[in-house]
Amino acid sequence: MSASSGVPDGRRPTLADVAARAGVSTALVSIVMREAKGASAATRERVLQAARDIGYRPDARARLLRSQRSRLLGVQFGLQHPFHTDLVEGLYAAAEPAGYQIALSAVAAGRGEQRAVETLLDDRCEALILLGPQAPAARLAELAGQVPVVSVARRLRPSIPGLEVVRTADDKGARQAVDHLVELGHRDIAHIDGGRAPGAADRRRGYRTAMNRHGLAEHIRIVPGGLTEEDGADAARALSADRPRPTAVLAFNDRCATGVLDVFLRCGIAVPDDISVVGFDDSHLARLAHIDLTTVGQDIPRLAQLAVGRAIARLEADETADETVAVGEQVIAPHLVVRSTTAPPR
Amino acid sequence: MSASSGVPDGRRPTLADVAARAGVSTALVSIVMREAKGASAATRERVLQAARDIGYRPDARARLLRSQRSRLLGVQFGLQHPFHTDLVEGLYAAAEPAGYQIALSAVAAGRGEQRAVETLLDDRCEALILLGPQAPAARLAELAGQVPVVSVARRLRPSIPGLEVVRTADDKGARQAVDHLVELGHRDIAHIDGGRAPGAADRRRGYRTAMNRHGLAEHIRIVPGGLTEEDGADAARALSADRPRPTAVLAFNDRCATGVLDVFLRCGIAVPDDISVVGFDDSHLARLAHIDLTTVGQDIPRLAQLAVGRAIARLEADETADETVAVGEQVIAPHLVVRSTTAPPR
DNA sequence: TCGACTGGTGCGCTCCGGGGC
DNA sequence: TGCCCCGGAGCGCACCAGTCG
Repeated sequence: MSASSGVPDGRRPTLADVAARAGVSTALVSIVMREAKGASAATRERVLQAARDIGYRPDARARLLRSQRSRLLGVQFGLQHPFHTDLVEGLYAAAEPAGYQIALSAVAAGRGEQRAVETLLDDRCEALILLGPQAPAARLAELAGQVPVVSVARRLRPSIPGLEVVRTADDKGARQAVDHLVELGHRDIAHIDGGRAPGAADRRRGYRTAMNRHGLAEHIRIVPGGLTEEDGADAARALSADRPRPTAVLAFNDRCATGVLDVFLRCGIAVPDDISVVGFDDSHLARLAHIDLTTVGQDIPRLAQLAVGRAIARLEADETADETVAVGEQVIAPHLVVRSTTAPPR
Repeated sequence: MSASSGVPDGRRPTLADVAARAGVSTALVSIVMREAKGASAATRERVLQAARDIGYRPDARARLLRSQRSRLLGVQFGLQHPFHTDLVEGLYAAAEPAGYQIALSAVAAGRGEQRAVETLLDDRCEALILLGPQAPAARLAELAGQVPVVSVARRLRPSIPGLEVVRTADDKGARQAVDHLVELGHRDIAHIDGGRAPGAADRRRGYRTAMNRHGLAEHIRIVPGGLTEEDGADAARALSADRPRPTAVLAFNDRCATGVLDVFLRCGIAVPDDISVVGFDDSHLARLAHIDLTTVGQDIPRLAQLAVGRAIARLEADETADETVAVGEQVIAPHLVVRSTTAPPR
């Protein structure tokens, strides 16, 4: 058998095993393991040594079961979204120093948001951080009734109790993109939108507003898209057949923009000479030098930091029965990152 | 407060709450919730209704604490590795139908493998599935002494007890790549290696063997690389200054190859006209039409399926004290995927 | 009085032994 | 003899109320 250490049978060592070996009570071992006060330095060392000897590890589940707080933040994210994995990295960085743990639950092919959230809840996460959730607002409101929920990168009515929103000013981002393109001399600027994806409505609106403001109302052209490369590719195929063809395209996000680049490349439409392309997110993807996408950057570390901060604030507020911390919504400014997929029209 | 349902105070409903409401014992509710036999259809419905009424959800942690089995598979993966996220998708698909849960733990900036594994162990995972682990073999052996460990995509001595290996025949993959390039007419083929990364040694060896077999021993050129885009970029910069410049490059993996493509692009070295590039993995990245990388494909669904299968086999074997299931190593054949980054030299 | 330590209880659940029709 | 159902013990731990110098 693969029992390596300490306890006779294959069992995993427990507090009691350590206690027996150190010749103290389980309560004392608990004190030592939690680094609580109430043990002398000498005993502390003796207990620690005994724990090391038999390879003891506290059982996180039992620990959480007993202590009312779990200090666990459940995170739902899209496995294949570079923007999400970038965010997750930031969430870890923000949560662990604050003494909170992150429980990940991925949304992937064959594993929807419903299932992702359920496993998080079953694991007794104290709060949920949802990255770009697509569930109906009603469902999120229902969730928020059970546990504090932070929605990242999706706008929602801030009035929903228990629900915090951390997001980028998507409309402003779209406006920045349009401004940049207009400044380069473009007038015929199309937008490939994200449909019902989080942020899509605001980006669409920002695009419209900016176009109007530049007196380009008659050039407004919104092509149905989505958040994957495939969606971008479909839209690009439609666009490339259009006459007149736009001289610039603002895609819903970086993945979508990548799909657009692909199709143009294959059609012999040069970027940025024949057409300029702008993405959204500034995820790892956009930074790949081979793609080198001009894009609207979201401040990912900041979003992550705020998301964790809001979740924790919520929890500590619940603890003190103090509801005044309700902020509801944090909106972060985006910033345009100019790379090589935009240029003046010719 | 945000208590939405059922139980008076903010508490999360428990078995006892459901039992009280349905007028039965907690034991019976447990039976119903587990879908075990021992309850009449009528009571079952009544209990279920009560559970729905108060919004009851079983506490996974308490459940696992009590039942000796946790049916939890801990997965360590690299957040930013497309190959890993692809694998994770496959792991979910393989585990859930088999009645096992997946607990994810990411390796990211500021969060090393050690930490990733520790949280998995603390959560009482029954087995560990490590994607491309970089830890020393001794450390993995130690881990395998505590719990069944499956190493995916990293070769290890199969004789380590408790350790299963599921991997691609990396040497064969490298050979396929070289064969392809030679067939196209290349002779001066360089290899950007992965250093100490999982699989790197085998790919390097496969490359060497293939070159020798084709009588190209004097053209063997191994450039230090790594598994990120940055590593690839560094190597490409070195290569592009070399005289004579190779006419083809086999990169350690897709990410590395992407970095190579970037640098060549910026240097005005045309791919595949001036130089051919081959990646490894066939992750999402390689399939992006804009990258459209010729690459050595790993059979990701198969690897995932096998990893889960081996872990489970291990567990069920431990259960019956039957050690004959020890297989140790499963090696899967790779297959070349030809896309647009390879062509005859000119 | 205070620091060092312990016994006992219960977190939410599973499961065994047993009882009633 | 079934099938339904219940009481109660205990998983590994945290934490309270104590006891002892």
